Amino acid sequence: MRARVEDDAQGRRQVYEACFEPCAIEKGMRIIGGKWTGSILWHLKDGPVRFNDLARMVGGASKKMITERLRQLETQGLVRREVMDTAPVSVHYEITEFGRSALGFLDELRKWSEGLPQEIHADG
Amino acid sequence: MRARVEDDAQGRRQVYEACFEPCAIEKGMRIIGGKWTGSILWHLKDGPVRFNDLARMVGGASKKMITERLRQLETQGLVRREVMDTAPVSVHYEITEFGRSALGFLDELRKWSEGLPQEIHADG
DNA sequence: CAGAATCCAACCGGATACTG
DNA sequence: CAGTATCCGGTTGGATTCTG
Repeated sequence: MRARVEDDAQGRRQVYEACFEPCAIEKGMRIIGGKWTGSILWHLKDGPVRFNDLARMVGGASKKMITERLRQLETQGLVRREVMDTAPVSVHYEITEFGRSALGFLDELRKWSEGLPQEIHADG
Repeated sequence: MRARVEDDAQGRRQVYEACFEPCAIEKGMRIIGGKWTGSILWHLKDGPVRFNDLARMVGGASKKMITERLRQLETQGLVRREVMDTAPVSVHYEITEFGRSALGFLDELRKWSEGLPQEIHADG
């Protein structure tokens, strides 16, 4: 993970990194860093949650967003979708073991975020 | 952090969370979860880096993006900008102590991301 | 070198309405 | 309940050009 430093044909110093293209940080962020994604996963940690409950828990995200992020998490194997055949239909979303493996750093993020001074905002 | 469950006036069950509005996870993500932000911060962990070097290290981000994210990180106090009066001018970006407090989480993310199977992609 | 400025297509995501 | 469908304005962010 150390930087690679070399000089080009014109003798100018060039600095490269061992993490080409989407570096690990960036790659990870693209998976759980998206809007609502981390939050959704986090709210599943205590057990299965129904769609509308989840929407309320996340709070602020539209149903459209919740659905899209859940579908993404599902195809990535972080979340499992289970349809109970009741009437009216009930759908449970459950975090998988794999999804659970992300809870560690999400908790780190939570702790860091909660310790933040008020004057820090997402925008500038 | 437990969910609050109550029934509304019509007797329908409502589930709320102790994390109203931008919950901690979401808030944190909006600060370091943005495109390139985490990556930039990460690449400053070993010491000050010059603008163009940083751009190369992050790799893939345009100068415009690097600049915008750096300005954001600067006003949030995660990064310090230092102009050396040399000719041509040289600008160093350095992570602050506060910025360093986020490295724990970023490192956890990195480890998680590196252990990811190939078939997991940011898109679906 | 370290940006600032401009342009603009693509995507994002909220609002709303509708469905089985 | 658990979504889907459609509309559409706002934001994003890459490409390009220019500057002290």
